[in-house]
Amino acid sequence: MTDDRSFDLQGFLPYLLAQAAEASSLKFQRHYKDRYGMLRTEWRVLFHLGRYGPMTAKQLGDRAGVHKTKISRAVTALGDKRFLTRHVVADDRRQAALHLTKAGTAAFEELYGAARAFDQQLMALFSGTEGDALKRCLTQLAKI
Amino acid sequence: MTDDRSFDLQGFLPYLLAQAAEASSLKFQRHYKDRYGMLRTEWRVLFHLGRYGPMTAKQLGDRAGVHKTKISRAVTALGDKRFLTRHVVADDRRQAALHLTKAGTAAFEELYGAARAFDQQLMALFSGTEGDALKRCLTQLAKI
DNA sequence: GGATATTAGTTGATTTTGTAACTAACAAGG
DNA sequence: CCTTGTTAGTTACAAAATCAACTAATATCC
Repeated sequence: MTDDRSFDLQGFLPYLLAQAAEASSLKFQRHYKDRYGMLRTEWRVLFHLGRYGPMTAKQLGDRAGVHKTKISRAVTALGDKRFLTRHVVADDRRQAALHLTKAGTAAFEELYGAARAFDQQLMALFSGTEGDALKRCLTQLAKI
Repeated sequence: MTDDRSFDLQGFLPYLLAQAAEASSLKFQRHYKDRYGMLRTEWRVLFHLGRYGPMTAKQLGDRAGVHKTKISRAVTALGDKRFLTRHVVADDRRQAALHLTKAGTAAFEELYGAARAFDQQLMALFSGTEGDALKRCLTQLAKI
């Protein structure tokens, strides 16, 4: 290993990832936080239910890769906002299927559109091939 | 705007960034957290002081883009670990220059090496041009 | 020089996250 | 059945991040 000091935080991949993630997250927050008072996990839960339909908290957590306590709190918060209802599963009363309400679906529709638009806005910074490569790299890094 | 539902969280850039950032951060934590009991901001402060030499908390915060309360707490923690000392600036007693101690420098040296190695390990996932492009994209996104 | 405004840094209160322990319901083996 | 083990989900407590208010020192303007 060389002894020089040319290596810098600006070149350290985890740092760059954290900076880019924080910047984009802060910017997109305005849609779900300012407008609906949601936290990030709430937005993710809403997204999954809107995009894939009703499912239990367990299925949500598995699919989204989010811990069950976070899911539980997000579900409670979304319930308080009247964005979803719980329907206990008939043959296993531990589980409850989560259904978006009308209001929840409306919020999802708006945020889904905002997300697509924001993604396009970000991707416009890059050429098509560059942007595709970026997403592939990030997907790979997420699995590390 | 089209009405289809093909767009997915896995394709949403802020989500991908968050996942990749969290994964890499969790993996690198082991160096500064498990070994030295440091938090991420402490590691960043240590890095800046080791890499660029003594400076005040204000300069640190400006350079690292970190809020002063986070800097203040990280500096206190690093002081408790005897990794740095404060030297009040003679002609402005509000400010204090932060100097790494011998132990602080040693920790920096080790973590600096670990960071370089970890960066190389991550970058080995990609081709040279791909990795370079990735870092350029991330740098751009950090400024959004 | 003295009132007012700024700046560096700290502290405290509130919110959010992470971790572990817990309850309730079901499953399996005897 | 009935003990033991698992699973879904919640709750309680600790660690950490965020934001506002504060102190002390300096700068500015009249």
